[in-house]
Amino acid sequence: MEAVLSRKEQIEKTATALFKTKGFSATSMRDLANELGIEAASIYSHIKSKEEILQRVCFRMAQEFFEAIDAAEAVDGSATERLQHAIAAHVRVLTKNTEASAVFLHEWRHLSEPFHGEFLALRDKYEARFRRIIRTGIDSGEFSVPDEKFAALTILSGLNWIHTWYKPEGKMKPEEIADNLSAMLLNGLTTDKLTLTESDSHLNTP
Amino acid sequence: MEAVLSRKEQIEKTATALFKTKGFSATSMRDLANELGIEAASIYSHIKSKEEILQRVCFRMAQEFFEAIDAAEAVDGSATERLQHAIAAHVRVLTKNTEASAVFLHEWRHLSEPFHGEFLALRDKYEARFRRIIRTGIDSGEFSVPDEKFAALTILSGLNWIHTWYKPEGKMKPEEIADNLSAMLLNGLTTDKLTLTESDSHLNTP
DNA sequence: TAAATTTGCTAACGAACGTTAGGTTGCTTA
DNA sequence: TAAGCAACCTAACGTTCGTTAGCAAATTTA
Repeated sequence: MEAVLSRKEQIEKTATALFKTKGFSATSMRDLANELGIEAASIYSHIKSKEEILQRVCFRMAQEFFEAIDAAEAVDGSATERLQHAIAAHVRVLTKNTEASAVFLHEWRHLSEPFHGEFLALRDKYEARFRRIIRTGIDSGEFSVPDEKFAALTILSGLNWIHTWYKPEGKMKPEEIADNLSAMLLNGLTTDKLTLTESDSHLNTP
Repeated sequence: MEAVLSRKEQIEKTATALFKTKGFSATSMRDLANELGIEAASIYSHIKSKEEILQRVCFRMAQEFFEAIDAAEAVDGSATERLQHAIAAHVRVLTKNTEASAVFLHEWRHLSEPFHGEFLALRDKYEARFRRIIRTGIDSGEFSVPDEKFAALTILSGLNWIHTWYKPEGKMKPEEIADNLSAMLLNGLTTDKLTLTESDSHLNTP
């Protein structure tokens, strides 16, 4: 666990921050160099091209999201529980890498082929993983929803907005955000309502 | 209702499509000219600058969203009903202008001052309108939600993802999308659950 | 028919772009 | 101590960028 970043990692980190705020195309190598306190040409001692930075960020984040959902799906339990785990895992990755997440979510279209295509394929696979959990929940009667793809996209969109307002120093911690999101989203899905008041809850057992 | 677009409107429409797919910065005036079948310099007979196009799109869409929520809020009824109207109105604007909406949602950061600041102020105002409806619902006991700002942002994020997958020729019509979204989102908000099965529903009356 | 407006052209501007070539410095390893 | 490497420099490359100037043709308006 080296807290010391290599120069290449520093470049990647600084570039990620710039890509988030200005966008990939609007960020010049001279902007990046200026932020690092060196000349633009010097950056090429460490990287092959501007796009390489974007590629590394996009595919590293993709990997992180996949590892997170792998762990969530490994849990056995109801579809509800697995979805809660998937949501929590997704939120954890997002909040731990706010800037890289923003780049991952918005700047991938500046990837050239074949990276652009590969990225989209990964994205589809990830969405399918969420959709499958929802499908399971529909089949088991846990969820009642008109369209599973629609549900998956709405859930993911709710999650993917977090990076625009989340601040590590803010009052809401990642786990809290995940719980609140799960509550908001799942109670819109579950047939068996979890938010009944205590005076009503006994009515739910039979 | 002139179906014939002025040259300026044609330019704006073509530019909007390009801004959506390639992004504002990655779209050159020569790209735009090429799409229109003219020379880049010729565009300047109709517009003052590249950014002017972005400004017009962003602020026109802002106006459309405000007019939509004005109408939704004018309806008297429960907070639930007003929120449903607001959602439906938002979806209607989004689906009627998919490309302009995408630009509105993602490219505004390329506005220069003072437009950038003005735009953000409008955006905050719009969010506050949603938040106020939710606040009313919390006060009336219709909604039960941990944080009203959090709820508003999650709802809006669910709505604002539509432009990425909505196709006018697709099977889901705008009103249907709005209904599904309302169902998904509101059932996560309402204390009084609407999706109880018929065999259970009588249990809820006392 | 004359004037005004719309629409487009060619040529070119200075600035900014991503990137390469070639060289220097200083630290680390054999 | 010599070799190797990491890090950065200056200078410059060819290209693309948004935009302006000045002019010409066509269409619309008076």
